[in-house]
Amino acid sequence: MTKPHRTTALADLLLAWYDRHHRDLPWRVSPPMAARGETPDPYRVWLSEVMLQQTTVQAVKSYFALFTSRWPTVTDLARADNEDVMKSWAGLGYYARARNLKKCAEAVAFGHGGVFPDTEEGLKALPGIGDYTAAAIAAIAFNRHSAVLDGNVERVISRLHAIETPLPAAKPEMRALVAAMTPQDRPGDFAQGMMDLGATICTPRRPACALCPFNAQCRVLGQDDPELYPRKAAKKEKPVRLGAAFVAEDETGAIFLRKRVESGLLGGMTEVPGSQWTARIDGDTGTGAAPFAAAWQACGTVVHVFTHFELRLTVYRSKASRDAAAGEGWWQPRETLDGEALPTVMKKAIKQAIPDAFETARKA
DNA sequence: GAGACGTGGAG
DNA sequence: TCTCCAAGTCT
Repeated sequence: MTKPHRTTALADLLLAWYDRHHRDLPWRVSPPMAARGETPDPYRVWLSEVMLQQTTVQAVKSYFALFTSRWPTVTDLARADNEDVMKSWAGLGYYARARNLKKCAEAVAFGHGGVFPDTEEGLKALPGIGDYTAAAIAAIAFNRHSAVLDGNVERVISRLHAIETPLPAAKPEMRALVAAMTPQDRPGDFAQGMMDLGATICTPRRPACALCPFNAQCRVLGQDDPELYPRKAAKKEKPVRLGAAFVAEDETGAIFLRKRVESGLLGGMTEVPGSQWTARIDGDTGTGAAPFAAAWQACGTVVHVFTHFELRLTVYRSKASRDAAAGEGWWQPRETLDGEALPTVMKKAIKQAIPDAFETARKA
């Protein structure tokens, strides 16, 4: 079937724009680099795509540098210690990504001879790789003609075609439109170009329509407020959960830590002992959940907002002797606290109890 | 389809 | 202060 002339023209406009205005990113082979003969490394493409899931470019940069420096190949990552991977991911969020990252590296290294599958279908069979990431790796790393649809592309497409169907119901329709637009030549650059366009021009707020290569074809521009697209269902209110966190310090300044269960919220990460964060507002904020008997002293509240609820932790501190602590857990020396797999909410709790906890760690 | 799953930055 | 949200995936 012959593709309509108009869609081909759109791809040409986009690629011309990308050649001129592409972002230079550490994981990217930009057009000038490709002209010099550089080719994408599937490992780096995959790693960056996973890190970028629901995460800003700015936040990803330092983590990408750390991971590629520490584990230059997928086999290096596959052989790494799980704990080291979790520690290196700490702070980036969505920790299931790190657990799946390791599993995926193992599958590629030990199940595929260290070579990534080069098809969407093969990629999607791997842990942590869904529709978007499979299509993105296939297009960017393997030059496959796949329809890459992420949040940026959804925004561009929804405005370009004035799509009234709200997300996520509109996804199949959008994917079909992207597939029809994607050129046989340079599908990877087309995908990256669409994402760059969404990130820098066709932005959620105050889009720079005057600079957009599609402004002559855009169905929304001039008819309606582009910011109203894509249409989305109204979001729900976040419930509040309450809990307690216990920061115990021994004679040497070491802090008592535990490891969370592998699945669920902050799965596999390190924590200070605490109460259950009940689904209701009346969780245990007292010392009933303290890990051991000590002179627990309330020292304020930490508020942390997760994706689907707000957590208010009453923080307690105590000076305890090592013998007092029983049960699972360990005393982490102050100077190595910063290298632990502590999620941000746990760092906040520790700082609330011991304001200079991490400064002490860095100086030591 | 809907809910779980983090965090920090921008307006 | 507060709302939105950034290259989604899994169940």
